[in-house]
Amino acid sequence: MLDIRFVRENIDFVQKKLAERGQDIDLGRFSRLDQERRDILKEVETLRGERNTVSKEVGQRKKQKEDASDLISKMGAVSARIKELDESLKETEALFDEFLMTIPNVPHESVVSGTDSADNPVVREWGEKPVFTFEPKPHWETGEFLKVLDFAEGAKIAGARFTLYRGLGARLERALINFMVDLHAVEHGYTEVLPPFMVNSDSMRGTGQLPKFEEDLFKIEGTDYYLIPTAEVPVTNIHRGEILDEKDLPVYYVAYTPCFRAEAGSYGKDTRGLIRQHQFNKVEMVKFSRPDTSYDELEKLTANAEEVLERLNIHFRTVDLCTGDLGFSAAKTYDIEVWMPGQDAYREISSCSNFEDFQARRAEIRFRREESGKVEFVHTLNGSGLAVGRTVVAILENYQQEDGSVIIPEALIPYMNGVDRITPAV
RNA sequence: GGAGAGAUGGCUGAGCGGCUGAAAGCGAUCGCCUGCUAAGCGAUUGUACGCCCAAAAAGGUGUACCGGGGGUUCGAAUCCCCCUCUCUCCGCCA
Repeated sequence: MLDIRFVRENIDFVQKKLAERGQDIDLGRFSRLDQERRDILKEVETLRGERNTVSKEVGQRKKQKEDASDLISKMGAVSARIKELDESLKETEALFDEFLMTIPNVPHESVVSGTDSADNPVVREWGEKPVFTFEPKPHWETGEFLKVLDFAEGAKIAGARFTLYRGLGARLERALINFMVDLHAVEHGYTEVLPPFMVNSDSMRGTGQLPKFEEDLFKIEGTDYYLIPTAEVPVTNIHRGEILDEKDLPVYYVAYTPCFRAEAGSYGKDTRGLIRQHQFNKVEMVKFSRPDTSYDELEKLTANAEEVLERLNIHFRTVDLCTGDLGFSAAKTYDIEVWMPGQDAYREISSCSNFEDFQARRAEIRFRREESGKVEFVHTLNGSGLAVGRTVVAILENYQQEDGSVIIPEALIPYMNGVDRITPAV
């Protein structure tokens, strides 16, 4: 959610910034509703003030055993009017809030203007594409060949976009989770948390999934519970409604969770393999930062995510999302795209964003300045570190051998109980 | 799932129709005192929004907020209804 006062005072600037995102949002509606709301507020508050004063006098008179019936009947009318105004205020505010909730964040000034992913500048590349003496296969072929991924069974058990991992495939997934969480928790100073995998609608609102993106979520029928689409939701909401101490900032969390996504509107896209699933595992990093350091924190966060691939020795590049490709709540995002030789393409494996105070304002996450005692919104950040299923894909494709076996990256061998290669099951 | 008890400021905890944005204590901050520490003394100590003033900060003023929502009343932290959460006991259960 944007700052109402900021939008009010910089309406042309905001309109222009949103246009760069490719969003055609009528901020005239904002101004009209804002004005209407303030007009009602002014009137109702004046009346309330009057009622408070007179009611006090009623109390005084009663105490003196004097008659107050003239005041009481007068205030009856005032109260009725207040009730009327309250109702229209509620309506206007509901419209206003609903509208505000649909306005995306303003991109940071460093974000380049562009229409889609083709315009994202590459800011870094690491490593090199592996050279194969044979035609590298996509992971759905190596995975099935090695009997570590079973798409048919996944479909039978649940449906399309679900996969059954078997044997060393299941172990590889689990090894990656532990490897990633350990790296961030032990070496990068993040506090490990294991949150609920379902959250209530207040939490979904706090991080911006609701009200706009309900169709992307799985909801538990007959309850207020939603399956989380990312650990960002439960973890960012840890501090919802809180005022943190400045000395505790920045706060770092790392969490492993499964993620559940309805993938509405992506039918026909990435139907093969593990790339786009209804359920996948992810290790997520979340930060709460002071506003003045949040962009440094974003750089560090992105570096922490990149380090996972560096340790696994897999080629990737990092792109800076342009205005047209930026997510709803983000002010700036780096995507890490890993090289997938079997698909001859780079695929997103991590997305690291600074939301500035956009989520903090919705979720009311603030901190108190030590110096002045003033309360301000924190900046929230998060990034995948990494998407686990896609990392399995990257290993299966980058480390495949001509005989169809797959070598386990050095750094993972301890997590695989010493297994250094997946060979075809006999 | 059943029965009961609760939810008040950073924390503990009073209040149970008007004098309560809220006692008291703790904590915190500032000042005094002090060889140092401790103790002591004094002051300050919520958030949001509107309006006034203003370049801004500060300030002034109004309104709202005592788990959430609704109701009764001239007036609600206080009375009534619904919901959520916490605790205790019983049942069930990995």
